[in-house]
Amino acid sequence: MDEQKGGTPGMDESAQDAGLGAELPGGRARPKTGKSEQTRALILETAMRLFQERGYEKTTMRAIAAEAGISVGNAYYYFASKEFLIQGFYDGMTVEHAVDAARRMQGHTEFADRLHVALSSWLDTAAPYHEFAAQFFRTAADPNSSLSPFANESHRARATAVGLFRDVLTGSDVAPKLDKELAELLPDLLWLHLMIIVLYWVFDHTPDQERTREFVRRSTPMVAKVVVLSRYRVFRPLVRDVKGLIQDFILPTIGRTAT
Amino acid sequence: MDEQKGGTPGMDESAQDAGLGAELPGGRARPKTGKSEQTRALILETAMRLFQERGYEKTTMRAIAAEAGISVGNAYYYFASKEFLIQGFYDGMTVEHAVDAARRMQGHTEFADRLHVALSSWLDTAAPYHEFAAQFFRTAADPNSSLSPFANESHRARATAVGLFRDVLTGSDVAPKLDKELAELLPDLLWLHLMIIVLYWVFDHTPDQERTREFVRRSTPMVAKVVVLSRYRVFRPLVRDVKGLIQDFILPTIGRTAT
DNA sequence: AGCAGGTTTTGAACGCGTTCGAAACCTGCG
DNA sequence: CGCAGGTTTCGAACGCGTTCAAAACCTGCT
Repeated sequence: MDEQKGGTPGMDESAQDAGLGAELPGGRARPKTGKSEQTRALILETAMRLFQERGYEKTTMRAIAAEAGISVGNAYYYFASKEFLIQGFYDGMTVEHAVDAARRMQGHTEFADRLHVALSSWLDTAAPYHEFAAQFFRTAADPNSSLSPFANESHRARATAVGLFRDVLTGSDVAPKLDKELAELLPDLLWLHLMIIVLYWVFDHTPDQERTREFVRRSTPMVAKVVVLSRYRVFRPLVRDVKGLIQDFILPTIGRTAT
Repeated sequence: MDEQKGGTPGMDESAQDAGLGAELPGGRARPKTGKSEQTRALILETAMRLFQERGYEKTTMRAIAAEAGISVGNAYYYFASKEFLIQGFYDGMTVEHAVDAARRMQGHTEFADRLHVALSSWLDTAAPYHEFAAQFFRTAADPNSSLSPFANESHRARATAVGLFRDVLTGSDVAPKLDKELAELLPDLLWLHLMIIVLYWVFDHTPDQERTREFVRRSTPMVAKVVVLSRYRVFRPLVRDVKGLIQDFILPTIGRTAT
């Protein structure tokens, strides 16, 4: 609400550095990479460990601080709130997913296959966190929270995920046959599709989320079918309408990078 | 988590009485309708008023109690948590919506019209609560919360809303032309459609939620078109697949009353 | 060494949701 | 009336997220 004090970190981790390793190229001018980053990482790791051990609610900020051997205030110096800890986690998981999916898609060229692999990969990556991830997606529906995968303009995780789905498409056999504009929309749509699956997943209490896996197995071919069918003449008007709707109403609300 | 103490109310308001007026038919044997119900109502009204005045977060339980002239402990005797206050509110709003929509649909027979009226009616009914309603739908995505419109088996509000959409369909011109099974599915699907619109609405910050209204205006005809198209032979296989998917995976997770 | 500027760390304190044991209030029964 | 059993009300106390003013810790500069 109020203005930030000085140059507190923890708020603006979006623009800072794009890559993963935080090596400043030329200089040891400011010893930026030193203690500060270390503490930050320590807090995040400790928090994640405790979240997995006891769940989100049960893990208190005091416990995190104690376990990490620092003070509560210090944790708040790096993370504006408890929720921001999850943000850090989620960013990491998304990258993990993108890497794993890319690896597993190698060799597959059929669209349905690639899509299925990408989604399964997400389920596998997220599985260890199933219980406490629910907590994350709870706040996803909050427009005031900067955690929302929708609202926040520069959500790094979303960009990564959409990029992955672009890859799913471009590496597949249907790519060249599709209407160009539609091809541009699809990655975002597939990401939305993933969001729906995630919603389903969150509510899924079967062991190993078997139900969601079955859901993916059965829904993926249909999605593929729809994509393929969309090329036929009969559907043109409908496809055009839907495309317009999405372009005008959905995409603008989730921050796009370019047109 | 733990077991409830004695016969605390506030938890089981689902089964108790189906109707609205809580008149016990024959008897003043137990003076059930007396002080207790009054206090409960007083708390709810006070809470709603304050929520609208200052928003959900800013309204403290202490403030509600003070304003209602009771103690905090007493408020918790009737409502298991702050969230449960919203539940009470939401149930009421849903009924209000159903009544308003039914009234406004009179005379309209075209499916698209009726659907549009029903959705617009929701937007009008919910408009006064736009800001703090967001808080409600935030917790809707929480599988552990009994507020969730999805998970909770016997959510009164959902039953009401689905009933309304059944009405939208049966009172329309397309009703007799539809495949019977599909006709049984549709009310639930339309309800899901509303949930998506609500999600959109929650994020909509334009004045009077004009953007969502426009979204509804443009998306409704498409939905109608899809419904009508679903009768054509070409789509049969796809429709059948989708129907199976929904029947097997979606509906079971949201508590249906009957098959 | 000593000082000025910033960054990092601390821990006590605040506000709020929630709990709980005890009081107050019924109401019917002996 | 007096008492037992239940319901309703109370408010102090607990735990947790979060804030904040002050301390500690860096540097680099003179």
